[in-house]
Amino acid sequence: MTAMTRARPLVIDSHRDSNVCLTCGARAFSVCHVIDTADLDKLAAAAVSVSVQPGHTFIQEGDPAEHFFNVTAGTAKLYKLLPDGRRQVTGFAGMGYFLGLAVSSSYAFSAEALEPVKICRFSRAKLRGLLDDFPALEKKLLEVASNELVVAQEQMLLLGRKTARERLASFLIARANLVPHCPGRGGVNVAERIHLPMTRSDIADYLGLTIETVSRTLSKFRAEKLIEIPNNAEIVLLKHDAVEDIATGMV
Amino acid sequence: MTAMTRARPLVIDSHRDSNVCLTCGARAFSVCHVIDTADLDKLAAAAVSVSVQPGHTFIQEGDPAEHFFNVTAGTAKLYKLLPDGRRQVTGFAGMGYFLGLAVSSSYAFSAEALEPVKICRFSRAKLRGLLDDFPALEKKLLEVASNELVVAQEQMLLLGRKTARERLASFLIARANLVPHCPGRGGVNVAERIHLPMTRSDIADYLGLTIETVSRTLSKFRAEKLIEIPNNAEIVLLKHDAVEDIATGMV
DNA sequence: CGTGTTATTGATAGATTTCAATCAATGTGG
DNA sequence: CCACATTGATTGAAATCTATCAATAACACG
Repeated sequence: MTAMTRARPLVIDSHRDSNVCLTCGARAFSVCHVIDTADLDKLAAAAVSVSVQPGHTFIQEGDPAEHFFNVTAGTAKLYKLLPDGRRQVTGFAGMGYFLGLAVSSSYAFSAEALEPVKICRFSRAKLRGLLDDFPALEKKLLEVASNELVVAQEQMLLLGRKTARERLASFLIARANLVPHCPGRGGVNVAERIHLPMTRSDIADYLGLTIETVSRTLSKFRAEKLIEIPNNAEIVLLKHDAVEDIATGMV
Repeated sequence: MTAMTRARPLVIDSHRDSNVCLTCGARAFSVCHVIDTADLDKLAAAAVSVSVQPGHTFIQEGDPAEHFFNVTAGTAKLYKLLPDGRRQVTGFAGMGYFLGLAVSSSYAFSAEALEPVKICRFSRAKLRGLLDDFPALEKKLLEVASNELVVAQEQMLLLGRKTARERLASFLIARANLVPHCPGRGGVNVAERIHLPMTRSDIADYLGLTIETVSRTLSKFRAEKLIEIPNNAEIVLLKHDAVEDIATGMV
C-alpha cells in the first residue's frame, strides 16, 4: 500500500521515424494491426514514443484525459485509490494493451510501470483523426472494449464471490494463458513458467487480499505440489488442471 | 442464491411498426439517440420488440450470442454464476441500457427481468448492417462501452477494497444518482426516494455480501437516521452527503 | 558485508458469513 | 373470511475466513 511515486519527467524518444510502426514488434498484438501496412506512416505521424521507468506513474487518476496510449513493451499496473490509501489494481497492461478506453474527460485510474515500459502516445485530437481516417480502427477499439468488459465482469465474480484460494488460482491460470504464443506447449500437466513482473503487494491489491494472504496461499499451493516458486518473480505451474479446477470453484 | 427460472417463451410484440423508434420513450436515453429522426424507420426495421416477464431469463450465460438488446422499459439484473451456484450480479440494466457489448461469440453473463421489461432485439447481422450504415452508432457504442468500463472499474474497487458499510452506501448513492432527470431536486440533504426493483439477495450478490449483512447494514443506517425504509422496494435517503462520505471511505 | 526492501510465517483479532429462529407480507383454498 | 403455506426480510449467536499485528527470513544492491 506504499505507492508514493513522485512525478519524474518521462523519457520521450520523439524520433518521429515514419517506420516505427512498420517495425514495431507489438503491432501483431495491438489495435494497430487493423491499419494497412501502406498507411502505417500516417499512424506513426500521430504517435509519440515514450519510455517509462519502473515505478513511474504515467497516468494519474483524475487528471484530464489528454492522451491515449498503446503499450509496446513492458508491463504497467492500472489502479484506483480510496482517499485513505486503500488501493485496487484493476488490471495489468502488457504489450499490445490499449489504454484510455475508460475515458470521460478525466482518467478513471492511474498507471504505473512495473518494468521498463514503452508506449505509443496519441493526443485526443490525433486519435480522433485516425478514427475518422480508419473506420476499421474504431471497430477494433469497440471489439477491444467489449473484451475488456468481459474480463472486468470475470474479475467482479472473482472479487465478489471467490475465496482467497480460488482468487490466486484464477490469477495463476490467467497469467499462464497470457502467453499462448509459444507453440510447443500442448500437453496436459506440462509445467508452465509464469513470469510475474509485479510484487506480492500488487497481486494482493489486484485480488482484493493482503500480501500475507497471498503469500500464505502460494505457500500452501507449493506444499500441495501444485506450484514451485523458484524466485519472487516466477512461479512454475506443476498441475495446470488441478489449479484450474480450484480457480473455477470446482474443488 | 435460489434462481431456478425455467425457460418460458418470451412474448414477442412483433408489430413491426415503422414508428416504434420514433415514439419510443427510451430513445433519449439510449444509443438510438444518435440516429437521425429521418432514419428511424431503418432502425425500426432491424429491431424486434420483446416483452419479458419478471423472473424470466432472456440472456443465458454461455449461450451463443446471437442477439443484441436495448432495454426500453423496466429493469433487468445481469449476473454470472460459479459451478456451485455462487452468484455475482455484475449490474442492473435499466431503460436505455445497451446489452451485448461484452460479446465474444457467446454471452458472458445472464440477464433476468426484475420488473416487466421491454427490449428491442437486434440480430448480430442486423446490428452489423446498422453499424455500417450509421458510423455515428459505432462511435456511440464505443462511448457506451468506455463508460461501462469506468463503472466496472469502480465496482472492482468496491468489491475488492470497501467494507460492507461502504458498499451499501455506494450502492444507495449510485441508485439515487440514477434519476437525475427530475429538475426539482437541487438542495443539500433533500430527502431522495430510491426505488429498488431488486431483492436483498440481488443487492447482496451485486455487492459481494450476504443478504443478512445487507439487511443488518441497512438497519444500522436507519438507526443512525441516515435513511428510512418505508417498504422493501423503497429507501429514503435522509442524509445524502453523509452517506456519500461513507461511500467514498471518508468516515 | 551492511542495509533496506520484499516476502514469509506465526499469533491474534475482527468483520462478515453461516446457521437458525422470528417476523412480515402475500397468496391459497376450504 | 380465516388457517395455512410461501417467500422475503430481519435479528441473534456462533463459526470462519481473512486481516492485522509482529517477528523473522530472503533477497537485491550499493
